[in-house]
Amino acid sequence: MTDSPSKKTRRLREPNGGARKTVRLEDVAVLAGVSTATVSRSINEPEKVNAEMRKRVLDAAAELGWIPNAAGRALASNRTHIVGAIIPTLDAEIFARQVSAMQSVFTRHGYTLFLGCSNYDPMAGYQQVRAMLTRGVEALAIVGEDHPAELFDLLKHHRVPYVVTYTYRLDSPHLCIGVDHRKAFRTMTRRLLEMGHRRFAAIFQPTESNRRVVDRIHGVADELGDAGLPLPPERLTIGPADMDRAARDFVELMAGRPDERPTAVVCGNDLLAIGALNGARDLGLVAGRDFSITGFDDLALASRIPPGLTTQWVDNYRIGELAAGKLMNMIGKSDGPFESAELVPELRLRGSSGPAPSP
Amino acid sequence: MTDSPSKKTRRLREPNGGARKTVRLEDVAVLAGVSTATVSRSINEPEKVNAEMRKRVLDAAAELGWIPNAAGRALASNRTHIVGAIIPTLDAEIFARQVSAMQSVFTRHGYTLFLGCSNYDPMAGYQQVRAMLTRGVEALAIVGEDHPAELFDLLKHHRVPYVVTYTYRLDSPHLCIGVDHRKAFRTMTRRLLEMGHRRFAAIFQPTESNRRVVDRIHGVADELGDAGLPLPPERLTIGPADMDRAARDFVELMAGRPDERPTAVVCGNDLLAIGALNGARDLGLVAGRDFSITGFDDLALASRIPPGLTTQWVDNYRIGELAAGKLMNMIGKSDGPFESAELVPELRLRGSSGPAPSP
DNA sequence: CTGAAAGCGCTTACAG
DNA sequence: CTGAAAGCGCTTACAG
Repeated sequence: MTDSPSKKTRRLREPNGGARKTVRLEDVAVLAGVSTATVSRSINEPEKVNAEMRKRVLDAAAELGWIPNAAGRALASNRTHIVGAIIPTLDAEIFARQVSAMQSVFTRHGYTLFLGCSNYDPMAGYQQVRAMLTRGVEALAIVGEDHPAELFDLLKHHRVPYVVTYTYRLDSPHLCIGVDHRKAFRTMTRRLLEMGHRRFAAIFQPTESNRRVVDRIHGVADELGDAGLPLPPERLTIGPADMDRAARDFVELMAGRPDERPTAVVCGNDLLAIGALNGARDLGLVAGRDFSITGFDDLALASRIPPGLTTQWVDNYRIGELAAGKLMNMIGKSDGPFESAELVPELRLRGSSGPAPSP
Repeated sequence: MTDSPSKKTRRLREPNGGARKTVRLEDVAVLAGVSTATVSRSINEPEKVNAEMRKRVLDAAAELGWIPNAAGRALASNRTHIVGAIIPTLDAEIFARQVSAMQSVFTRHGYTLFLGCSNYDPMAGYQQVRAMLTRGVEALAIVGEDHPAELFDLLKHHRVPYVVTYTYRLDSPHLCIGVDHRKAFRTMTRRLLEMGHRRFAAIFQPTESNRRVVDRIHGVADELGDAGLPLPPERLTIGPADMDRAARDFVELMAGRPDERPTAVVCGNDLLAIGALNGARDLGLVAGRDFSITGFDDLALASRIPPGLTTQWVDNYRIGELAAGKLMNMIGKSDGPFESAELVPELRLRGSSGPAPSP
């Protein structure tokens, strides 16, 4: 068995007790009595290596407790096996679920996830993308389209494949995996119209840097417009996505005479709807009887809060899986074609909505 | 201005239109007419470089759109500027908040976060740590102590500083930043005893690979024991952390005669308590009057659900900040001393708890 | 303050 | 199937 010492003598070989040095691939090669090329192949292309030799390598690696150095690998192979994801915030279970799903897909493929949060700040998102390019991400998932053009330019310039998640729009310039939010809110509004509602109000979260919210509002307005019912500005409140604020807005919206005030309140998400329900309780109004109210997301809570919140559920785990799967396919394949995928939310009718009260 | 071409001619310099190559530090050096060392210093140690020269470098970098390659940097400097965090799951807002906080601290220090989820599987956590060592994390935050000894051995062997978060125990072998869960549940139980409760029940989540839950249960049992009140096994239910299951368990626990059934129900967290409240509604029992119930976490919902849930709030954002700050201090400094930090949860008394019912 | 040059730990044509 | 050797893109003693 050849046991010629490696050419470069290193601190590793110091007499005894010298500062322990990191174990490198070369050390494994020496112990196994093979070349570094063979060690590398034993790990990355095992089928190309003689079985006995491979075993010797693996044993040596285990004995030395060798842990490969990803930076070395990345530099030599020009592959980092890193992919990035940028979400607005971790404090929303919808995005957390997408990330969970992506994690599990990426892990299965031997990829590691770099996570960035933009906190709904477009420039922060841009900085994150720069940082990720530095890290050499091979692909990127990013929530929504509300990002500076420079961000997408950067991605294209560096040939990093990416997908936009959560949002789906037919005329989007990006590969999208998500929901058509405008359509979703048209659907919900239509349902309420069919229940006989004619006086609508809406409680929404902030629209800045969040086209999804804009689309949702348009969905409501479009559907009402088609029915010849405008949504007057004073019946649409926009403010912090906060339960207490929603409760206050609800109380205010319901201030008028019973035969004039809204009978249907479309909320931008479940949190706002649940907040509004608290406001209703204070007024002594019963959801599903005195008025109807709807949300979006179907949080765990939505079905548990009496009388149950009518809302729409989006399979965000699936979005994450699809996005990650698509990215794995796109890496290395500049061809395509790769197609967007629309996920249709599931309408979940519960007690909070019902026929419009008589008059 | 010296403009000698770099020695290695590369595809970059191909006549025209050749496949565009990545811009490297060397390209910046050539354009700026300086050595690679100067480019490197202009970025990493700007104060050591003549201002005019630095400007030339920065301009050249901007003109070429150079994005540094982290793998090259890591390999040359033996510093990756990556730190890892391992949490059980992203689907819990407490961990998501810790991660958010760490992200922002790390970003501020020029570090990037690798996130791993163990899904409460100790071996998965171990694999994540191995992957992170491959990536060269310089430090690691990990939720809880419930991990295989090999995991911590690996960290020590590779001299990677780490902190355990969320949990704090005086006699823990690890640097901890978190809560003494046993003490927290003793406190809660004592409070209920002071309100006159004598018949207790408890609804908890699974204990496996989760010492925190074990500690919480012990906290209840210890405090009751000190008061001469055992917690009989049939009054302690353990099962999935699921609202419906908590509701069912609650109904079952309350099946006995009014003068025999529990008057105080301590739940392992808010989710279980809110589920149990749903069960109470079905039974026509009013929390705070007919019985008392408590949670843990103080989810956004806890204060909004009538009559308000008595619970304990933990500043998980602070835990993340402290953990990240500590890790930033530990990197490079093998000395110390570094101390654990205990965060005491804030007891939040709300309507769901009250004096024990008369008989 | 600046530069020439070695080297970080891997992978991968290339040759055998 | 295996090995010798060049090279990936940076940083950093070292010398001036």
